[in-house]
Order: sequence, then structure tokens, then C-alpha cells
Amino acid sequence: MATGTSLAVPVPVAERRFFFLSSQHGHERKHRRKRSKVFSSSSSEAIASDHNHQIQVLCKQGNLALALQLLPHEPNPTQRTFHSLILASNTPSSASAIHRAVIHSPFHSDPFLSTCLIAMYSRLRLLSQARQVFHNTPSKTIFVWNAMLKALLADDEAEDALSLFCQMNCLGVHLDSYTFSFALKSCIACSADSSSAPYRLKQIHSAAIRRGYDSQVHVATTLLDCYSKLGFLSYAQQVFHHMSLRTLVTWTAMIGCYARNEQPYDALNLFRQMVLTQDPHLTPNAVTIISVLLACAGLAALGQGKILHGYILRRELDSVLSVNNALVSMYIKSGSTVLGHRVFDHLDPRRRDAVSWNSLISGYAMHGFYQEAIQVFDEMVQSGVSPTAVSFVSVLGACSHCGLVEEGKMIFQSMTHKYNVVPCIEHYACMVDLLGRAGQLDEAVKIIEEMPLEPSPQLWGSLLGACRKFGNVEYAELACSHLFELEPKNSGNYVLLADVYTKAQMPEEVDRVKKLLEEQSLPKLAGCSWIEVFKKVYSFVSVDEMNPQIEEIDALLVELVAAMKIHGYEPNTKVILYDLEQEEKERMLLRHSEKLALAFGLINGKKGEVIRITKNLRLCEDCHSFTKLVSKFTKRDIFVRDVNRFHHFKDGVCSCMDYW
DNA sequence: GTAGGGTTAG
Repeated sequence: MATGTSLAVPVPVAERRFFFLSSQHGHERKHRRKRSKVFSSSSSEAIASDHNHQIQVLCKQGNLALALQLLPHEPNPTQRTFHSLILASNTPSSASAIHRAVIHSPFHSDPFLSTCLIAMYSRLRLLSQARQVFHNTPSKTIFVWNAMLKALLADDEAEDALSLFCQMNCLGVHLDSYTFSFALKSCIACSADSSSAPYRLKQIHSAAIRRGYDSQVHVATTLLDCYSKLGFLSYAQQVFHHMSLRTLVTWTAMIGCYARNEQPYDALNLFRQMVLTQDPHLTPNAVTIISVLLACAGLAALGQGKILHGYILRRELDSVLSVNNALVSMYIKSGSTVLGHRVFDHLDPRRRDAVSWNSLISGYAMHGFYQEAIQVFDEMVQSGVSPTAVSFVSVLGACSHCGLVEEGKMIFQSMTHKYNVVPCIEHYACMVDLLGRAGQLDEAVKIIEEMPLEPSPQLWGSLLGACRKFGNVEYAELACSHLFELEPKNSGNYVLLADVYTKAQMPEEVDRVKKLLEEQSLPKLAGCSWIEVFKKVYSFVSVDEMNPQIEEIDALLVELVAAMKIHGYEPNTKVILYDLEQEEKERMLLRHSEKLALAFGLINGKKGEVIRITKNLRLCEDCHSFTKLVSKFTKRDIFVRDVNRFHHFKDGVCSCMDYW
């Protein structure tokens, strides 16, 4: 206790030191202090260390201007000083000033500073300077190589990044896990204009396996995401299942993978599985929520989406702009433009970005509110947000569905002339669709012939669709000559061509195409529909004997068909290409997944509530006319979202006006 | 010894 009191007496710091240090130490200290005093007055080194420190502090405080003014007065800037300056540099002129100073210092080829300089130039989007630093660094550490890879990737020079990766391999550079992350991402960045992406991805994957980096969590997650982006869902799944350690990012990437690759149901299941682990490290973040919202949108699962919205508010994730944008898009895609618009309205107008606006524009376009879509586009421009390539895809799509040919042409022209957006393949596809739907087939073909890009299957598909509508055999054959080569496994193209021949009364040709289709025994994409009833999502496929209520559903459908026939419904068996008896064809029509979902909704849903169905294919003509009549007969509003757009059935009429 | 990576809405 006695010592305690004595220690409680405040002792000045300097004295206390004396108290504890031996006299010898004290002497040494004094001596050293004396020496440094001599240096500080006579040698420049002491001033130097002083300036170095000052420059570093100024950089940390963000006062780069003053730091740069001080730099010439420092004859021996240290590596630390340069590092601080590089980190603080935020303009091209300050960047080159610092770079010059480095070159004239003993650190001119220091790999550490080279790494930082490359990153700095990359940040300022000065790629050629970054390349220069790279080439002038004789002994490149893996950091230097990786910084250059990253810089190339960030500047859309992914092809160069991949060549650099090859060079590293040839030179026997010891690659690390970062190298693989960048190489994999480059591969994806190249995939837009190169068909070899899957092959190259697998090559890099095997190289990663050989070096044992494939199990590294960052590499594996990137790998998973790369397979996802190329549409190789099963490879992504394999990577996910083989990982021994999965982080939140890994789970999020896999959820996003399902959501983007037409498996929204699996995305929701995986999300549920993740939440059930109750692992605190796996608490969903904004990105996770965005991916889950994407899945809800994919299913038009409005109830699930609302639950998520509640979660977002509780977790205060509504402060994140991208979460709000995803909400807007989820609500609209789930059929509620009102709720979508409400989220948009609650956003501070100054915070709204191009994605916020685009969500709204594409939402209106999807619902067939084309005037509104164009109006929102104008509002976007007025608000000072520049339209992006995506804005134009939506708004041109809107024009096309509305038959606004002249308006569409003007907007297409304005892209380059007014908004500085270079048209890409999707925009040309929109134009072909616009002209094709309006019956201007010659002009549509002219666009294809004159465009500077390689026509995509979607673009030929648009032309083929127009040919079907206007019965143009010549252009249909032209489109198919490309389509059969570009996507030989898409049975839809054969069906459309057969339709064109049927319309043109060319039965031999119809038979030829049908045979072609049968010979290849192509796997037809199974029709699938979803419906949400009391916040649970139910899915239906056309051959679904597993559904416990199938008998009840069948019975209702038979009853409905009988009633609809009185109201003028005639089963449109033309949509079935197989050679079957009329009765059998009608039976097949009744098993279309959309009709099953509709009957299920009528049986189990809340009376009088809007029925919302989502379908993975385009709505067939028979289901369309059937649903129109059901909406009238049952006095129910029915929303059906197919792959392209919304159909709102009410009182026997559809919002698409039978034009889809 | 320092530096650097994976998931994000249209």
C-alpha cells in the first residue's frame, strides 16, 4: 500500500526516466543528444530528415501542394517520402512531378516505388505512363508484374493483360494467387469479343490447380464467378462445393450465379441455407441482398421481395444506392411499377445515378408503358444524368414495341451525335427489331449489312421473328443460314422457320425443317412457370406428375377449357409441331406450365387478388388467348411476365394488344 | 519490410 501511495505522487516524465535509468544510460543519452545537436547545425542530413517527416505529414493531411513545394528543398528524399507523395497524388501534373523526382533519386529503379507508381498512374487512367514505369523497372518483383496486370485490366486492355500473363509464364516468373485473380478476370473481360474465353479460362484454371492456388479462397471465388459469367453453372457449382473455406463473398457470388443463370429458385434456397448456418461471418451484406433481390425479380416473387425490403430497412442497408436500385428493379419486375416508383421517389434526386433511371425506364418498357419510358428518359436527361448504353437499349426497345419507327431512328442517331454513346450490338438488334416489327424488312437487312459489328444470334433472331410476322421466306432463310450455324442447338429457330413455311403454304419445306429438328433430337428448353401464393413460390414444368395437387389442377383446367370454349376459345394446336392427333395436341396444350400455374393460383390464391405468373419462355399464342378469356370469365387481373415483357390481362384484353 | 485480390443493381 505504501508503494502505491508513493507512486500516486505525480512525478514529471523526465525525472521519472532519470529515476529508473542507471547513471550510465543517462550519460550515453546525454552524449547522443549532444552529438545530434552538432549534426543539426552543421550537416544537411538532419534538415533532410526533418523535411522528409514534414512532407510525409503534409501528404497524410492531404496538403499535396505544400508537400511538393517542400520536396526540392529535401536533397535526400527517402523511400517513405516518395511513397507518401505517390499515395497523395491526385492529378496528372503532380503525378509526373513526383515521377520525375523518383527518376532523379537513388530509387529510380526501386521495385517497391515502381509498384506504387504503376498503381498511381492506373488510378489516374494514365496507362501509357504506367507501362513506361513497368518497362523501366529492371528487376521486377511479383508486385510489379501484378500491378501492371491490374492496370491493364482496369483500362480495358484485358487482351494485353493476358499476353503479359503468358509472358510471365514464359519467363518463369513465380506467380502468386493475385496473379491468378487478375488473369481470370482478364479472361472474362475479353469474353465479349472473343469466343475463346471458355477455353482460356480452363487453361488458367488448370495452371492454378498445378500450382495449388485453386483452393485459395480469393482465386476460387473469382473462378466461380468467371464460370458464372460465362454461363457454366455446373462448373461454378463444382468450384463452390469443393471449397473448404467459403466466405460471405463466395456465398454471394454463388447466389448471384444462380440468379443470373436462370435459376432464381436455387438462388433463394442457397440464401436460406447460408442464413441457416447462423455463422456471424455470413451475415448478408449489401451485395448479398442485391443478388437475392435479383433472384426475387427473376421469380417475380413480390412477397419474398417485400420481406427482403423489411430486412433492408432493419439493417439500414437502405442508405446504399445500389440496394435501392435493385429494389426498384425488383418491384417493377415483380409487377409493381407503383412500389418501384415509390422507392425511386424516396431517393434523394441528387443521389440518383444512371442505374436508378435505367431501372425505371426498362421497367416501364417491360410493362408496355412506352410513352412513360420515353418520358422518364427525357427526365433523366433534364436532371443532368447522362444516358448510358443501357438507357438506349431500353428506350429503343420501347419504341420498337410501340411501333414508333421515326422516333426510334432519331434516338438511335442521337446516340452518337448528341450523347457520345457508341452503339453496340444490342442497339443494332433493337433497330432491326424496330424496323422488322414495322414491316420495313429491307431497311432492317440494310442495317445488318452496313453495321460495323458482327451480327449476333439475337439480331438474326429479331429478323427471323419479323419474317414470321410478315411471311418473308427469303429473309427468313437468310437469318436461319446464320442462326443454324451460330446456335445449332436452339430448336426455337427451326420452329419459327417452319412457321414461315407454313404461312407461305410450302408443306414440303415444313416437313424438311421438322425432319431436321427431329433428326437432331435437340433438347428443348423445358417450359417452366412460377407463381407466388401466400409468400411461397411454386414452380411448374409441363410434365409435372409430382405436384400433389395435379389432379385438382387438371380437373379445373378441363372445366375452364369447357367454359372458355363456350366463350369462343379454340385451342390453338398450331403451336405444337409434333404429328399427333388433335385430341392429344389439345391435351399437351393443357399441360403448358403457365396454365398449370394459373389453375394453381385460382385454386389456392386469395380470392380477388391479382395473379402473378412468371415464365422462362415466350408466352405461346394459345396460352395468351386462353388467359385473356380466363381473366374475363373469372374477373381476375392476371399478370404474366415472359422472357421479354409483361402481359397484363384484364377483362379479356391484354396490355400488349396482342403484339408481342 | 513495405504494395495488392474475390461478390454489386439496368
